[in-house]
Amino acid sequence: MAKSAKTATRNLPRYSVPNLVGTPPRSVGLKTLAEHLKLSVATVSRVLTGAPAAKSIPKVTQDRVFAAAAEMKYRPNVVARSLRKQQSMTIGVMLPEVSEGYATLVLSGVEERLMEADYFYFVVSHHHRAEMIERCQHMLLDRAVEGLIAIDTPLIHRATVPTVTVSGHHEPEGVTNILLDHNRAAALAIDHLHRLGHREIAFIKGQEFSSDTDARWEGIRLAMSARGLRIAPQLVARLEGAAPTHDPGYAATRRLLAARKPFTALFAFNDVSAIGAIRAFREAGLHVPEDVSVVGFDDVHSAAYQNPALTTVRQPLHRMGMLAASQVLDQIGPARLPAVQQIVVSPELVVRESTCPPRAGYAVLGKPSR
Amino acid sequence: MAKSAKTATRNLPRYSVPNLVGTPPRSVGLKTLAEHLKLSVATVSRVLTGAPAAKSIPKVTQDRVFAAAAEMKYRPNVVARSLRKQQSMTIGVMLPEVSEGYATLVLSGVEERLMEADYFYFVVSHHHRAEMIERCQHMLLDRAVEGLIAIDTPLIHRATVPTVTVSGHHEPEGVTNILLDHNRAAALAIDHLHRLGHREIAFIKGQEFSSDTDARWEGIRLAMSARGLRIAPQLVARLEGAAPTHDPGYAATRRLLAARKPFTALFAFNDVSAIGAIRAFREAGLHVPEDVSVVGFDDVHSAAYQNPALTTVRQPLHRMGMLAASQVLDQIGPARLPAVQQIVVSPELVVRESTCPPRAGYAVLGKPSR
DNA sequence: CAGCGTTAGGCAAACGATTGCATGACCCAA
DNA sequence: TTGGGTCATGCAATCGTTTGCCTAACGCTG
Repeated sequence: MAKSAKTATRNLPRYSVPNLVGTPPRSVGLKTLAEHLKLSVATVSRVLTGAPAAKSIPKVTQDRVFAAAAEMKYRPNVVARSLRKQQSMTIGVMLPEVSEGYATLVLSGVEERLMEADYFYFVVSHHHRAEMIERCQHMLLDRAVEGLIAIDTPLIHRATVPTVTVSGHHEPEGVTNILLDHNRAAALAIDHLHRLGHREIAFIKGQEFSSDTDARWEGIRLAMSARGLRIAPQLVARLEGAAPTHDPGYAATRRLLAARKPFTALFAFNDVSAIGAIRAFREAGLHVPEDVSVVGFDDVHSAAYQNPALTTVRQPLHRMGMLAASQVLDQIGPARLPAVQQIVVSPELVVRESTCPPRAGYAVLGKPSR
Repeated sequence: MAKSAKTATRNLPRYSVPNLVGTPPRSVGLKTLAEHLKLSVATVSRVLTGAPAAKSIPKVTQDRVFAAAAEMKYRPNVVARSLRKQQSMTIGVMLPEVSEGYATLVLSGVEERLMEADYFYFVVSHHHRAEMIERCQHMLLDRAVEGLIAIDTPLIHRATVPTVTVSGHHEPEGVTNILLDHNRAAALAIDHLHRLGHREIAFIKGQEFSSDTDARWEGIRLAMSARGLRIAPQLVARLEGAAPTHDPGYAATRRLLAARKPFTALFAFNDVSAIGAIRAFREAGLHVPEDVSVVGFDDVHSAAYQNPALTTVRQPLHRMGMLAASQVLDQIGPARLPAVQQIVVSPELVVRESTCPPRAGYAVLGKPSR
């Protein structure tokens, strides 16, 4: 009893004042600094920020100012500065959720680039709920972000600040969209399977809310018909549910198997669902790639470490993040570059162990290929 | 000339320019609203914020104010508010890097909890560089964050705001530390292997910069000796390099194999390295779990979807993130609860497919077990 | 009717910076 | 001597809120 009470007091951070928990010590401001230097705050500010008017201030004075600032550990109050200059040095990032995989990889690119520019960012996740997207956008604007990056997030309204989307489709005009060349991506995958000899190919389509779904599907249709291949309706399953885990891919694959239409290869919507698919195949007693080949999408870190290592279409996610950040920065920077409409990046096929030629005369479910 | 000079001096954002991308329209402030209502800004502010002084303002007036605010789409300027109230409604999160896995899962918990409280957060990653940690801490404090959450980040100095660490060790006093019961975690894993019949167990230790490394190792030593098992120095490898990928685990395992000291099970530092290890085993022609059992740590989403599915010690990362956020919020909230020293959460063993009894008389490398 | 408590709301000072416009001193040319 | 130009610096407004203190009117009590 006494002990616990003691522990509690002991845990208080102890500033010199009795009960100051969490109260930051009054830090020196421009005012204090100016008084100490016997100069006006204006002058001090100009020197410290290197304002143009500082040119007329003699070097000796400048040095005094810098020295004092360093000595007194002056740190500018960014909130006050933001208010006055009307710029927050902050941008907002919207994404479906903070989780392993896609959005996170893009985010790491965004962060890298922003940090170089001394910009910070807020992250909000909307879990694919449309009304949340609206709300998030508002909240970020309320927070005075200077720009917005929306990752896999369908925007409805154009914001009042420069906005760039990563993998957005049908975006309001004026927003820059960074996207993958989905036609080429599909062509790479289909071509690979086709060359290996696959003809009956199954597909896992993305969730309807995912911005990439339609473009990718279109790419697949093009690629298939260009090679004279037909897409059998029974061989396409759609990811259901918003969970950012492997479950939807697993479930979709089970549906595919239940349809009992033979196929020798599967092209999944992303690596995460491909991994779910592989598990579903294993449980059905099928071997990847001997019985069925699997191609993923994205090339997340763990793809190379799957068993079998995943053949996949790599999306340069980190770079897309950097590009997105660069774009907003360019648009809000002093140059105020106008928004470009879109930036298309190229996919790359990474062949690993989950694909191989189909067994002669054999297709999934043990039925002879037609 | 004169004209351009003039334009330059008033380097105002130019609203009338044709291409309007990103120029925020002058939004209505308290001032405008007050004029429109023929009231003072003070009154309007009090009504809108529900300040105590608003009690003496008659309902009719209040309704008028609310109506006008809604109609004119008034949105308070949070920067100004922050400046005045000296609180930013923002907390700072420090982590090694934004990547798949550990930190991200914790982050998702943090975000969930913060969002409920209308707090936003800044994320900075320091890539394990000590001087970056210092710098990040400073930058966040400069940004007026009200609290700090440090994930797997060794803090050197105590900040002036409430701070909580997730998996921190030897933290400066006054910071709340949220950590796993590593002794129990190790006991769970070792006990599992021991019961299966394993005696020669190899280990992958964490990188030296990882806060969990020491505590976990201590737990392992305890658990091993409690069961009368010896840790052979040749059977412990350390993760090298900061890369948040599977490579270090892969490399460590190869070193283990190169040491040619037989073992029948491996306890890896985390799931990511366990996955790397499994790949190394496969390349060496060994099967998991028949030839060698593997236990991971963390239970990241993909653990259940590995092939074989990973037996692992689950760390409630999401919950730890929520706890961390709750703690800071409690400490900066109106109640100003004092910091508790630490919160210990419990691990859980998840048995899947990567472990099984050792083959009789057989250990890795084909040498007979001693 | 003096005095006081309540009600309804306004004034103006913060918060901590940035910046347009003065100002006063100095120098130099006309 | 006057006028104009550069130098070195200061004054004070501004960014959009919040909030301590003030006032003026009203109603009530003794």
